[in-house]
Amino acid sequence: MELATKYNPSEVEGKWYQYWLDNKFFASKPDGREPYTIVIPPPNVTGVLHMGHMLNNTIQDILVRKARLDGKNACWVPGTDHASIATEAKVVNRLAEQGIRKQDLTREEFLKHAWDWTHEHGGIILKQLRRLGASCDWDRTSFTMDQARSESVLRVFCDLYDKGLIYRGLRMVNWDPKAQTALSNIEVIYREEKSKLYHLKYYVADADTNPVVPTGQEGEVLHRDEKGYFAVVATTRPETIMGDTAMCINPKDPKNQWLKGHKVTVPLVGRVIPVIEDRYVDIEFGTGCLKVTPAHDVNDYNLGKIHNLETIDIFNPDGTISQAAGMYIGMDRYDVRRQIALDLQEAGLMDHVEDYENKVGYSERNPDVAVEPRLCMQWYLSMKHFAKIALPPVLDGKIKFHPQKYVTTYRNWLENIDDWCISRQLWWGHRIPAYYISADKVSGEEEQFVVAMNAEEALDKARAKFGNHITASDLRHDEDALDTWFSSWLWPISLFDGINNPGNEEISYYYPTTDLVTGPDIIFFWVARMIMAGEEYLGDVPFRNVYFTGIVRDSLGRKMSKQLGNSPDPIGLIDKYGADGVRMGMLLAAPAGNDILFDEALCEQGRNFCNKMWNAFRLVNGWESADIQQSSLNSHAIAWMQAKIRTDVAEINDLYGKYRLNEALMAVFKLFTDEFSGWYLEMIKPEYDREKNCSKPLDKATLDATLDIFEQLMKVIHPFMPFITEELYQHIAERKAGESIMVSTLRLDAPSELDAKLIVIYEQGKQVISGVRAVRQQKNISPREPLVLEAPQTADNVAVLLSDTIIKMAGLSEIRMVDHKSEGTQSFLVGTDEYAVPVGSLIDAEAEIRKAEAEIQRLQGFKTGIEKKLGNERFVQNAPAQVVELERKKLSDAESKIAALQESIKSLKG
RNA sequence: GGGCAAUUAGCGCAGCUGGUUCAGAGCAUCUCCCUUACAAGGAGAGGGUCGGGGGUUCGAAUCCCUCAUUGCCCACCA
Repeated sequence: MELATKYNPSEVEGKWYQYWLDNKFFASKPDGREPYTIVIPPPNVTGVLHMGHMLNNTIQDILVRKARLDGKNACWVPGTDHASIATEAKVVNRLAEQGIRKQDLTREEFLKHAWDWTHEHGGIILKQLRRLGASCDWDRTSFTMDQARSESVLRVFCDLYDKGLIYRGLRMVNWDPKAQTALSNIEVIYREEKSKLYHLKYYVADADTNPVVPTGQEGEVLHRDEKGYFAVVATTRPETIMGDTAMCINPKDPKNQWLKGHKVTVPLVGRVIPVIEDRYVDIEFGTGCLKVTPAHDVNDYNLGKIHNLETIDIFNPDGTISQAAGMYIGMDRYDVRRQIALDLQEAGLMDHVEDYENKVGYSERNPDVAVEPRLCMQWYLSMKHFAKIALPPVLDGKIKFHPQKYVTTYRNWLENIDDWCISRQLWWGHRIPAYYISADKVSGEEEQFVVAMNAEEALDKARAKFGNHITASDLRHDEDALDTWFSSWLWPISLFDGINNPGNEEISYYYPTTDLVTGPDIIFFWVARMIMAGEEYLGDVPFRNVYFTGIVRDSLGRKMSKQLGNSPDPIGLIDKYGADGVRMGMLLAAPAGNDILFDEALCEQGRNFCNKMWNAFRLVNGWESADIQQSSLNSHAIAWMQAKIRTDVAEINDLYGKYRLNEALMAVFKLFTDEFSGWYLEMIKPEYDREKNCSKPLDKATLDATLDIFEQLMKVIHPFMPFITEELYQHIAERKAGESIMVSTLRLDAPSELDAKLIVIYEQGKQVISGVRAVRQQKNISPREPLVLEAPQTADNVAVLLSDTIIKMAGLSEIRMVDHKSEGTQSFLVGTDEYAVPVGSLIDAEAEIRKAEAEIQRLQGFKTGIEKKLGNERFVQNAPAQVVELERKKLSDAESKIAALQESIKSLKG
């Protein structure tokens, strides 16, 4: 069959992917083999593929395919995440476009829209992954909100509540005013921001009953103007003054001693508030006076609790000013900040304003929305217990992090962990299985509730607890949903139904999973919590290894973003370079643990490599075989190539073990391009028959061995580049239906000592060949012009061992063994042997002499260095004998090289 | 403010517990070649006093200290 001169991925990829699907090669069922399991970090259900996914999933696919070739039962479970905040926001936006407001819908109506959206966009990303070649077991595709996963979440909630690990509490939470929900601490991202520090005047309010008396302490600072004495308070948030219920000074602050015991007036607001004292206040900051707004700042809240202050909540949930503020009601918090600054200025209550840089918290999912601290009732998961069980497996190395540096990060976080706020004021998600009982049916101040899997069970529990007078209509299901991560943390368990159906065959077989591939940005959100859940529910780790990928950046190191337009479309790249090319491009730029600087040129390199394989196959495929004697050149070349493969594959396997996949790929690439294509194929390549205008036939043994080697190489490359390797695998030999490289096996012996020797010999031979080629280059001699090579008369000379190979590869007419090289030669060294190529009149004696002299000079310097070393008694005494011996050899080698060079100079001078 | 990591060729990196894999490959650059698998190719070449400064050692890219720069993570200073 005639093959095109260029590899065309688009003709190949879809065909083989379908073939793999049709033959169920991705499917896994528990059996007697060793399992190899990966669960996908579930992408957002309505997301689209970006470069981060490409990298992440390429790596997973490489690992899975490698495991399959190693004969393991490989199972890669795909799925998607409901991503409550992000998805709900998208649905709300879409409804807004249609003029529908969320608050006008019932929960059921809204959820219907959300499901519609999910069905419409859901799974696009999984389809895209198929283009990449991802060998997931698609029959297992799951969704964090499907039946089994949802049930798992509720079960776990109930269980943890029963264990006393889940509680309800009134706390200061991070509030997202746009999504109108609470967030956990780690969902807040702090950004450095240029802002203003407003210095406001708080006049002393009780000067008539309690005169201001300077204490006369050193450093005391009193502010006074025509309206009286005042304190200056620095704040970045003047709009919160309506919530001020105290002013606080440090009792040790000399500047503010005079304020002790006084009351001050909140500017504009007119409320009189006490001056309290607390060591929390930093004397050095601003004027040392702090306004206390217990409802809107965590620290102030704590001060409020200690000093028993009133709490005035001046914000509505959407970030506008509430009735309680008494002014600016209904305005947005940012508008108020601008307005109140003007109003304060006008009223003469602004001392001054300065530029200031501070950190402002933003919602991770709504990056343009500043988080507002807000006091409200939320559900929490007590984390001390989980930190305790999740720490040991990582510290003891039962779970390995790659790179290891993240162990420290992990430990620091767990050792200082906060309780996890798990409730979200959202509808899209798992509804909290708590049921409140009508206040008129139970006694007591506190709101009473039960936690149960469903309403029916809730009623039973409620009756058992509060009496049979409770009816179904007395129960009110909690309106809130759970944090998305509260389902993700169960993923490695819930995918195998290990929560609902503990000890089932699947969970017993696949758990613990083998590798997790994810970004370090979710080490706390997801990785740590999966370890917690795993330890809690299965008493074992959820995975053995965590491979943290870097962030995909552009070639200039910038993060990829829509604004910069530097984020390539992954599918477009696949169309352009082929999936294999893109996979290689991604991986080449991805050293473990570093960010990857993506450059389209790397995909080009990947595509070029595909083409290389393709054409190498075309070459071999074009050879006719004949029943002729195999030359020793060929049989030796085969032995060498096999030795090389054994050796390199051992190294590649070692790199896999260290998750240094980019280096493994590089080794694979060099093995094929340089060793196989560049050297081996050229060695055995049959001569061209000019008369018949085609290659002369190759002996059958060599052709068979070459095809066999080719097949081995395809298997080595397959995990990285699945499509082209399958295509060529199918070309190499007639395959039975249902046969595939994917499910083949590659078993190689460990490299032997003999292999190592063979490789050394061929390395020397290559150097001799390169030496001759360099002479041609320098002298501008055509590769077709036959040359003579003079080799030194030494016993184990490589020119003897590999004479026919060298003659062929270097285009020689003969190799002459000589005692002394003849005149008019250009020479080069391989090791300590000097080879010479007679170039007749082309020799430039002067240039040769200059070159030789320069080399002698270099060697002299090298020699002196070694002599000095060997002359140093302490070196000879302390250094290991081996090292000393080596230095001696280096010295003698240098000496003989110098001697050889001097001789050539002599002969050149004639 | 605390912690972690990095700094080696133009670029992105490798160099494991100090001594022949010690200064390395890849890409890029330069020169020559459309040779009969592949110009998406081949052959050859140039390029780094291993961030600065100290120290330990017979010997340091490698170990220690220090400074500098960069990146990341954590932290309630208005």
